[in-house]
Amino acid sequence: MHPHTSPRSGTGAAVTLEMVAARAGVGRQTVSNAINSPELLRPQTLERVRRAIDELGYRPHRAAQALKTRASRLIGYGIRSSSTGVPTPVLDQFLHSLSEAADRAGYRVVLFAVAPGDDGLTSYQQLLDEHGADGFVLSGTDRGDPRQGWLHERGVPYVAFGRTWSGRDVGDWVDVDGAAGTSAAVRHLAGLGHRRIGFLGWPKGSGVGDDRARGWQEAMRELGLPTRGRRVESPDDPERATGAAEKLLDGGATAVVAASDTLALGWYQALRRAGRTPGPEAAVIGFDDSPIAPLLFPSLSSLAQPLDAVGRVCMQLLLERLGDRGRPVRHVLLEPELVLRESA
Amino acid sequence: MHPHTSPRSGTGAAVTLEMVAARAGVGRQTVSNAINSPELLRPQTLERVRRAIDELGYRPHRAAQALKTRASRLIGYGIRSSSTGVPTPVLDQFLHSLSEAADRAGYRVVLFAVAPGDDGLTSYQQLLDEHGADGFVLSGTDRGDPRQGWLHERGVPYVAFGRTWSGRDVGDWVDVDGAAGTSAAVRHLAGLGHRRIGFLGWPKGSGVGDDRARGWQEAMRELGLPTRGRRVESPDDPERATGAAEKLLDGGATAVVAASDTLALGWYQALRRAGRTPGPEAAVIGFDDSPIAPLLFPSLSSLAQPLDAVGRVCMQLLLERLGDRGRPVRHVLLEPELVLRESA
DNA sequence: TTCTGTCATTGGAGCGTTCCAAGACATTAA
DNA sequence: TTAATGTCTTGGAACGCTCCAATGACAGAA
Repeated sequence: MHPHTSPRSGTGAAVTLEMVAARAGVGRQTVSNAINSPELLRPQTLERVRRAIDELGYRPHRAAQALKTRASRLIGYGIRSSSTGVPTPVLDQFLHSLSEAADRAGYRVVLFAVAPGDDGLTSYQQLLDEHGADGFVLSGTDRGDPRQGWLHERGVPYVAFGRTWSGRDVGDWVDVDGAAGTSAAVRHLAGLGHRRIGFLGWPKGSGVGDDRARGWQEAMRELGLPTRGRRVESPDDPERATGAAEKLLDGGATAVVAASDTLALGWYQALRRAGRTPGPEAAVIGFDDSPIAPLLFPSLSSLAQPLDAVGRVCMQLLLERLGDRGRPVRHVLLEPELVLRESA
Repeated sequence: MHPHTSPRSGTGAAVTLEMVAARAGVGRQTVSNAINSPELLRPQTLERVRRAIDELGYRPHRAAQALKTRASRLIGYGIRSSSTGVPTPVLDQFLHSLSEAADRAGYRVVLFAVAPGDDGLTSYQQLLDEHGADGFVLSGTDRGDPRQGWLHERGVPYVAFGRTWSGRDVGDWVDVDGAAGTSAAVRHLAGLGHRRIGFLGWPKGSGVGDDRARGWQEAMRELGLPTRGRRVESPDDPERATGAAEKLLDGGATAVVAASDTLALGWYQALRRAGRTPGPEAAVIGFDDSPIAPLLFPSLSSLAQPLDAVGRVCMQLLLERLGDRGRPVRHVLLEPELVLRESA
């Protein structure tokens, strides 16, 4: 920007508003305005102040801003204790786009460990009391998750990645349209000529799983294909999924849509035991496009969650809510993308 | 704690030191001391103040503390832009234990997006200028990574997950002892009776890869086993790894240690083409214990990085350094754990 | 020339905390 | 009784910022 001058040449010497003001020959407040309300300054003054800011490499002290404005410009994201269950493998990319979107708006994501006790609400309480976050992003929301209700009652801005499957639907959320994904998978398989398309799903009762099953069901119905006996269930474990997949195979299914890549592996194994291999004659489409999908032989077609977009939209909704707490609740459903590989 | 009284009964009414002081009938500073230097108070006063704190549910305002003490109690963790390569799949668990350890010490992890340009150093500069972090945790440090040197020059506390493979070794780091892992794998395979144990590695030149190769080499030598012609290379891609694995197979190898689970997949596929399957006659041990390992048929034995411990130790070293910037540099090597499954 | 209104700029005050130097009080020595 | 000593407690000041009300400059109208 200023090739002739090196901003922040010194070590970590703290530059303050006052120093910039002195350099530019203006008052303290004028510098503040140059940053926050530039339209208040005369163009000539603005230019002078901006140059001083650049030359000194000034950046507002976040704690001072936070203290005065009563806003930390920090977004809390609680990660559950590792002891309780497996960590979500998707977290990674989601966190990434989340914090990228936050950065663009001058916010940042702050992580905090959620204590297992008390449903972890005390961790949220604590961050709130400390004024350590202006809002929250939730993920992994289950049925009966108390967090939404709790935050809503207190008027705390938040956005959830994942629908509120249980009763009251308060608050903003962003989710992936699982039904749309499995529908698209069915249509793709039907387009390849398949008619006996099975569904390999999780046991009924989970919001996400039932949603994915519904998409298969609806698409089958629309295409006039029978669904009876074509839907089997298994926990998310390749061994047990193999048994379920064998039932589909015995029933004559030539293609399968699975609720997860792990379940899709059951189809792989069931075929292998029968001396066959996934492909045009025995297609399968998984869900989540996990890292294993491209590594399998043959590689697995799968429905990829648009995690980049989810993170971006989550942050967008949250920032909107921070700007206007009274605005109506918004829900956003994003479509997963069918990533085609050898298995279908 | 206080079953008879409900802390924070009200909504988000901000409780300050002054309010606690009034309630306890003491001066403002006394409450501050009760929290930061309890030994200064008379036990009786301390008790009274503590009760008031509990009753009001008081927590210090972090921004105010930060402003006064010139310490944000925030640890920066930069995530690289997604555009550059795949996100590291291990990040997840690492971040988890990192922020858990931070929480225990009253710190928190703040994420920031690292802009691709300028090697991302401007992102670190910015956070520093804003006083938005007291120190940093780095990961994914490559050869020639400028961050360590840059932070060191400025006297900024940091800890790297990953050795500084290149020249000057300034600053603390924690790493996983890849050589120890592959050595253990070799010894395990030798214990099973294998003599012709190959190594399926990455092309030479990467610090991590060469380290893992070295462990194999050394263990083979110690056991008096020949290594000539038993080491092949491939990029981290299952297709190409298959070709490399076939060379090992042609050379008569009965077991393989792979530098990654992805490479181990090459062995799976090479065997499959030969009508065989991994197991006692054709063992393989991967590295990283990625999510695919337990899902494969047969399941893959692998060396698991102790990411929980890595995160914990990283934070510990960083906190020590924050407490005493002059203390000598520390390096910690943690051993990976051999997770045995069907493939070995 | 004086007045009025508009616009650009300014210093005081305060956000909630901790540092510091000093105050209150009790205890013991002179 | 007074002074000296020590322990415990306290209010003023400051961290760096933004809000607010007020100031000064300056044009046009009276």
